[in-house]
Formats: sequence, C-alpha cells, structure tokens
Amino acid sequence: MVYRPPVAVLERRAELRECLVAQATAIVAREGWAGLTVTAAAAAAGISAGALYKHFPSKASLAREVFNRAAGKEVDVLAGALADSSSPDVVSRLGHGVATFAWRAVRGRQLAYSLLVEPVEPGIADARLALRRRYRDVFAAVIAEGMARGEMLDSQVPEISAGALTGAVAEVLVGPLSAPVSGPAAELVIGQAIAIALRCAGVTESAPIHDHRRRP
Amino acid sequence: MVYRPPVAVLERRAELRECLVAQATAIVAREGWAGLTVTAAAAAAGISAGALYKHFPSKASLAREVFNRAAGKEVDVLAGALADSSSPDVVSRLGHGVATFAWRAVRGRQLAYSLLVEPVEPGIADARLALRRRYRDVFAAVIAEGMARGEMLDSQVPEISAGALTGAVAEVLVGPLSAPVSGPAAELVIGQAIAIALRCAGVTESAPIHDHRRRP
DNA sequence: TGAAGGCGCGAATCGTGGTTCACTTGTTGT
DNA sequence: ACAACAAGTGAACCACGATTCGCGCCTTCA
Repeated sequence: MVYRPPVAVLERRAELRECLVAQATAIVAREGWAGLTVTAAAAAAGISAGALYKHFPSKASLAREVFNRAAGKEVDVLAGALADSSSPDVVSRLGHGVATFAWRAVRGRQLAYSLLVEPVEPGIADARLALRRRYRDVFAAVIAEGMARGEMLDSQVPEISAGALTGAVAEVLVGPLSAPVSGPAAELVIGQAIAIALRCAGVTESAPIHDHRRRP
Repeated sequence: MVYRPPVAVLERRAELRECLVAQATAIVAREGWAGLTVTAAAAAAGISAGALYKHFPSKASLAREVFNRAAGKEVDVLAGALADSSSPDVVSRLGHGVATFAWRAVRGRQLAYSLLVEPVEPGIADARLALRRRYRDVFAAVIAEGMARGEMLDSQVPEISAGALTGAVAEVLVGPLSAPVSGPAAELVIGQAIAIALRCAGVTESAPIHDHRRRP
C-alpha cells in the first residue's frame, strides 16, 4: 500500500488502453484480423509489444474487446433503425433497417467483413457467434411482428428467414464476389439488396418500396 | 537415360498421389483446412512429411488440388440438377437445384463449410473465388431464364439475386448459427431454405411447391 | 532521501508448421 | 556387377508471431 497512483496517472493509463483498442480496431478495419499482430497494435499506439501485456493479458483478450465493441455498436445501430417508429408499418421499418445495415457495410466494408465473415482465432469464435445470433434475433423479431400483422408470409420460420436475410445481404455486399462499390453502383446494389431482403422476409403484397435508401 | 521406371512403378506412384489427395480431402472434410498439415496428410497416406514433396511442390499445391477437385464435383452436381429437364418449368428446376445443393451441404457439412466459408490460405483464395463465381453464374442463368419466361420478377439483377440466394442458403445450412441438422429437423430447415431461395429469386405466383426435397 | 512499485523497453524464448537436405534403400539399364 | 537415379526417411532449418523476462526509469509514500 505504499504506492497508489494518482488520478492523472490512472487517466493516462486508461487513455493509453483506449488508444490501444482504437488503434487495433483501425487495423482490423483496414487489414482484417490477419493484420492484427501484437507488434502492430502496440506500435500503432506508440509502445512496444511487451508493454501491451501490461494492459491486456493476451492478444486474444485485446481482440475480444475490439470485436465486442465494434459488434455491439453495429447491432445497436441496426436495432435502433429497426425500432424507428416514424413509419408504423413493419415492412417499412424492415426496409429501413436493412438499408442502414447495408450502407454501414458498404462504407466500412473491411470491418463488416471482419465482423461477419472473416475467420477469427478460436478466442473470438464465440463472440462472432453471439453477434450473428443478435443480428438474427433482431431481424427475426421484426419478421415475427410482420407475420402477426399479416404483412409477411406466415408459413415461414422467423429465425430461419432472418438468418437467410442476413446471409443474403452480407453475401451481396461484402461477400468475396462483391467488389467494393461506391457511388451510383452502390445505390443499385443496395437497392437490390433491400428488395431481396424483403422478399426473403416474405413480404406479401408487391411492396410499395419507398426510398429506403439512406445516404451517408 | 539410364533409368526409365517401368509401368508398375509409375502406376504405384500415381496411385500414391491419388491416395494423398484422397486422404487430404478426407482430412478437410473432417477437420477443415486448419487440420490439413503436411505431416497429417503424409501420415494418412503412410509416408513421411518430406516424401510428400516428391509428389507436390508445396502444401499450397496439394491444397489447391484438393479444393479444385471437390469444388468441381459440387458445381457439376448442382449444374446437373439445375439442367434436369424432367420438369420443364424453370421454378421447379430451381427448386430441384437448391434441394440438391442443400442436401449435399447438410450431409457433407464440414466439407461444404470448408469450400464455401472457411478461410483458406492465400494460395487457394482465387480458387474459392472461382467456385463462388461458378455457383453464382449457374444460379444466375436459371434466374435469367425465369425472368425471360415471366416466371420471376423482372426488376431484379440475376447475378445479384443469385449471389444472395447462395448466401442465404449457405447461411441457413452451414452458417455458424446453424447447428448440424439431420432427420426431420433437416427436412424442415431444407424446406424453408428452398422456399426462401425461391423468394430470393423473385418467383412470382405463390409457387406450387411440389416436393422438391430429395432424400439421400 | 530511499524503499517499493508500476511502466515500458527490447531481446530472448517458445511453439508451430512448412520446407530442405544428406543419406539409405531399391531398381533399371549396360 | 555397377553406375545412375527415384522414393522415402527423419532430423535440421526457417519464418513468424505470441509471450516472457530482466532491466532501467520514474513516481509515490514514509
């Protein structure tokens, strides 16, 4: 009990930790998990590889924190868009949510790929699982609501359709075949993605299809 | 010119090479690419790691051959199912193709995952890309035909819908959230997958939906 | 002022998995 | 019988990235 670091030091320490997470996230968003080495993350934050272990017990721990923060933010944004009550009908809300998801995936393509698709080290596999489950559940809830209101096909299983929807949109936007898109091409692809998502969800009438697209 | 191996030796050599490919494929089908080490593949074929290099210049070369053979077979089977002219209407053919794809994915789950989703070493990335492109093109051709015949929504872009269809089905069947299924559960999931695929493809009328399911 | 820690450094260590290499064994052609 | 050569062995080598460790430096508390 002879040493109790003062607030300033604690703050600096916390700041450095934040910096590590931020830089690591930036690396993943730029190069994917493959680019996230202890050396690279530490260097980006201006410290040596060894010093990183004063802040995280292992690389896996750092990676988990990076993943969970980014993933949490993504799901929150999506959930927010899906809950947006400005348009009461479920179909519009779903379209709005998919549009949000799609635009974010296109703009942060590598990050979206890293979160959703890229293989990760064993230590994060469960986090990946949790993320996908959250995505699925969030979409599934909307689909279930749509079914209850008769706006969507009722012979479907919401969880399965929700999974398919996620897979379809992800494949179109960040799948290995989809080149990075921007500008008018992005609007076309995203428009198609939204239409496909609505079909996946079994939207019954030939949808009104407003402009779900949300520009950045 | 003093040594010309006799036919028997050449045969044995070719046989061993085949054995290596077969064993390596079995390993991938069982444990995924992560399990495919030079040592393991060589041991499975009954030789040492060093000897493997008398048959393949590198591990990447072996892996490529494993990938290309398995992938080629899968696409061929799918293309065959889609071309099956026993049912003339495009929608039935598509359903039949998806059912084939789905059953194969469920029965050879790890292999399907390894071919479609699991990250691979750089040396096979292009082969993966080619496989997905072939899947997409094969489905896109059917969708284009359906559009031409007025059986499918004509505001779609066949290549995009085909990609989405592949992503959706893959996600439902071998995605990280889908537990291995078998028996009645498999029939339910596959039935849903087929229905979703048809919706993705923009099948217009509320499809007749025969029994597309093909039991093993 | 000095003992006690925390922090950071950077070199050493470790583990893993692909690749190489000198050597043995067995077979072919003269 | 012998030179030439392929297949196979198994140990050594190598690259890479995570992790550890001993050492200064600096700050806090008595």
